[in-house]
Amino acid sequence: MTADIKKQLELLKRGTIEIFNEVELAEKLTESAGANKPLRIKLGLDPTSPDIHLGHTVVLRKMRQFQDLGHKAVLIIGDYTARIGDPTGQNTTRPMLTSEQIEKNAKTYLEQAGKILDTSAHKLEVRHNSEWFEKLTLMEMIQIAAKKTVAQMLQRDSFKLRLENDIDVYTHEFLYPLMQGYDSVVIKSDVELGGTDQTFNNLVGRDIQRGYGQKPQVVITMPILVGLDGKEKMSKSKGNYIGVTDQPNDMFGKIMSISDDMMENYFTLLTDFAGEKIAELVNPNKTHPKEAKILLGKTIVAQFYGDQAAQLAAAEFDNIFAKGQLPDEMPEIKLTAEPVMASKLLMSCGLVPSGSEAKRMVKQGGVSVNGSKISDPNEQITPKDGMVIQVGKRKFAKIKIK
RNA sequence: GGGUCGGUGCCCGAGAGGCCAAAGGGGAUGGGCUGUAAACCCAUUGGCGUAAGCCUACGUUGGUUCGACUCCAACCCGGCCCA
Repeated sequence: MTADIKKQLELLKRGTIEIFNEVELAEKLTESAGANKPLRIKLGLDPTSPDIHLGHTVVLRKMRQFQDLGHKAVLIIGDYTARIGDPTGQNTTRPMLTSEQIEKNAKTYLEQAGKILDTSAHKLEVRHNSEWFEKLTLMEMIQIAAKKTVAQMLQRDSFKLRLENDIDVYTHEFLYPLMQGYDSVVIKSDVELGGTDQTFNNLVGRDIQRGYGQKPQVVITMPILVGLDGKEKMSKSKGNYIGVTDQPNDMFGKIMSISDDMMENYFTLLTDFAGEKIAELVNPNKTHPKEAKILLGKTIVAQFYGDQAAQLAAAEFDNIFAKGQLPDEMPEIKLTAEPVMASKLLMSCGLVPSGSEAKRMVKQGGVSVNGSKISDPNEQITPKDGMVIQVGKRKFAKIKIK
């Protein structure tokens, strides 16, 4: 192995959980370099939700590294699979999507993924799996299914656990891994990326590829990013996520709210800092945790909005939360100068969802008007131009008389 | 198909005719402490109403009752056991 390949390998290993397997990856890299032929790096996207968050970017960033090393990203939009429903069978609320919705989601998804990936034509290929699955015959599907045994399928934890706990496993669920594996065959993937939750599916791809006489893909799994709550994986439905379209101030604020012990994880998975540097940053004896977190926030915001926006977001944060000042911008609410009850006022400003909630907030001392707390929800307030209403620490509204 | 158990607020879960907007926990939110970190402490956690109070809610639809989350019937959905 040449020194260059060694270096590449080291970079690519960073932040991964497992590589199946490293020797094959080194071979593929060497071959690719020798033949001057880019590797095809596969990533399957689930177009059931239009927004992507930092959790998705962990894998996308790994993909970007491959691109930067000259390889080709092949994104597969699972439009066919998405139409069937939820593969885990656990999420019963997930609605079946129409092809229009899927297409719309896929489009937004790609736009957002473009913030991480290199989208130039020779570095990125986007495919929809309906392209081949719509034409697939039952006989062909059976042949695919014949590549794996039931016992092999049952190795998958989520199947095994559900069987043990008498939770339904539907027959069609066996088809998903097979179909994903067939995707790899069609696009001739060299490497497939995915979260650890996809390990099984992606490994099935290796077997299916072998069954079709292809050299099996290398499977690289990335950690699942923990959400803001520090417990569960980052996901939209849990509300513990940072969206890539979140505004700089929000994004920064959310990062500041993560707990200290999550910083190392976020630094490793979401930034390019070297390992030693990160070790220094997360060591409270060397760096004040708050300073480290500010750096983390700035770095991440800068990835999406540039350095200047990141600086501004950090400054704004400092103003509001450290110095207790007002934000530069807040929603402006047009009202007439008629006196209204405080609870009604909060409603009109959109600061609370209901009158009862407004009363609660006032009683709990969470509401201030022009900086001074109010204590009576029934107090009459006459709106004035420029009057600032604050609820809790982060909800503001400014009144404009019409 | 038969038997059996169950479906309660954001989630889990207690309640078994009035004292139930429904214990307890989790989560969330507000306040305190801080670095909008964690931990911790206090409080709040259906809607409307200044208030007294009213309305809506315990799978669905009907019924019994002065009164039903609690009893009855049918139906829908789920678990388990048997076939």
